[in-house]
Amino acid sequence: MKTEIYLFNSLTRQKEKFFPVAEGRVGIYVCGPTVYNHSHIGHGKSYVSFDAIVRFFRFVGYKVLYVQNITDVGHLTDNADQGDDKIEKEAKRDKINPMEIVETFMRSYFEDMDRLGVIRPDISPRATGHIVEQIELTKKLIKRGYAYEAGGNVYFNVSKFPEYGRLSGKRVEDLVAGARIDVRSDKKNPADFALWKKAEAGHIMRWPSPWGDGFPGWHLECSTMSMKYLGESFDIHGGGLDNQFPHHECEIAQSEAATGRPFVKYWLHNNMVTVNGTKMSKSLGNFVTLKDAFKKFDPITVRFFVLQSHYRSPLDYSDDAVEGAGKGLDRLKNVMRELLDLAGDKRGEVDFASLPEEPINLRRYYNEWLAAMADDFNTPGAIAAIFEMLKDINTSIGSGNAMTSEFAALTYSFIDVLAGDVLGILPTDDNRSAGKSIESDLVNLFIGLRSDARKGRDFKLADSIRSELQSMGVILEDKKDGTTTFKIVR
RNA sequence: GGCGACGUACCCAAGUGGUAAGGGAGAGGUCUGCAAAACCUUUAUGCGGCGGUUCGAAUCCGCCCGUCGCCUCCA
Repeated sequence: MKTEIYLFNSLTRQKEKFFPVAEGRVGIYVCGPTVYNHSHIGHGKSYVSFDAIVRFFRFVGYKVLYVQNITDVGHLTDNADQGDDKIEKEAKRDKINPMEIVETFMRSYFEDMDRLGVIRPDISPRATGHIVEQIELTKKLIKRGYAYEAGGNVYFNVSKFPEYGRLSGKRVEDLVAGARIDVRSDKKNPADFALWKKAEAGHIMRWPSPWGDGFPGWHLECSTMSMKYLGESFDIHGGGLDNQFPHHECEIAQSEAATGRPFVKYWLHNNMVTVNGTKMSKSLGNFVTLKDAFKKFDPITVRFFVLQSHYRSPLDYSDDAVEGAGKGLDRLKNVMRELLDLAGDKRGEVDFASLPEEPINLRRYYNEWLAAMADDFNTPGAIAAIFEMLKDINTSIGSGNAMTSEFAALTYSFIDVLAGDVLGILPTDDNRSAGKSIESDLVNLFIGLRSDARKGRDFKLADSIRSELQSMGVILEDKKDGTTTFKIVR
């Protein structure tokens, strides 16, 4: 029997119990980036959030198929009808092929996500690789009477789809009333949106179609690719709140009009990132790329910072806030190192069905963690449960009646699953196996020299060794039993 | 103008009817040659303001103030 998961469905604006379309499986599609620039901290929040959600579904036993697109064509800088393709704009400026821009920033994106500990999606389909399918979907919509061609453009006729506006809570009348005057006259209704766009002379990224050379409209790729890999009706569609309208609204219209079936069961939207209280924008100069952030902070610290707030809450990025998160995370790492020392060579197998309650009540902390995660992926709550446990563990270790190596090993593995495997906030293998390297032998050599100096009460020399090591990023810690351990920071 | 969120201590942030999680920072203490780490104590009679419903509200309702987002490309 699986854990019951509740999630906030944007479509109904309330928390709902999760029932998969197919027993034991979860199909999830998340809107990916348009690769024309380096990813910023907002992408970080979005994809870290969904990464944690996917990891949690897998943890409770679902077989997850996670699809996230790469948009490598089609978005315009201005509005739906004017302006340049963002990718082409960059390409023209640098006088290179648009696909070079795409490759450069797609690699940059995956590199940043890897560093954030984001597990790669199972499928990362690209829009340009699915032009044929997009044309097919457009043809189908025309055939079914939901779309019309006008001068090489194809538009979706919003008036044919009464449900339009349900997701975003908008009404077509309001949209039309408040809309800017549409300069183009070939639309039947200003709210209609493009499925296929005619390529003007000089437009580089173009494909032949029944309506002449052109390129797909903005929303079409997500409908096409999500249904291709997940089926016409699937479980979860995620994305940033800023995409709720018009993007997701249009996806629903296109998809349901084409298939006559419900498109997505649960819509999940993550909230936005602000920097020092205001939205990121290039004009304000407060645009923080992930690569910028990683210069100041460990990527896992950035991840931890993101997960310390709820995915549906806005997140305000500031150096102070991330720094504070990093110090908190150090506590977790310290405890893990202590447990590893106590565990020695032993490794614990975690049986979540029968967790011990003594000397540390692992069962209780697990239940708290699980309840938080199952309640709309409340990662801050889950982290709080882990930190309560840390205090408990520290007290136990410090009390003298040290826990057995078996229990330390079990506890280590236990935290490794909750914080490491699911939340992804523990450093991965390389950092944790300090092991027997020439580096650690050398540090131990200095520890020995310092120990001799201390025995001779030459504290000046002892402190000098310690501070020299510290300046190299090696922190020494004298234990009660007279031994000295070290940790390497940064 | 329309739609929608949010406002919890010095900072970050959970909590959606039963009497304020967690992290950072600060203060005092234990331990230590000194540090570091850790632990203990402490820091919101109050959750933007004013009313209302209730035995009881941060949590529900109304009004006001403030911030943010969407309505146009955006995670």
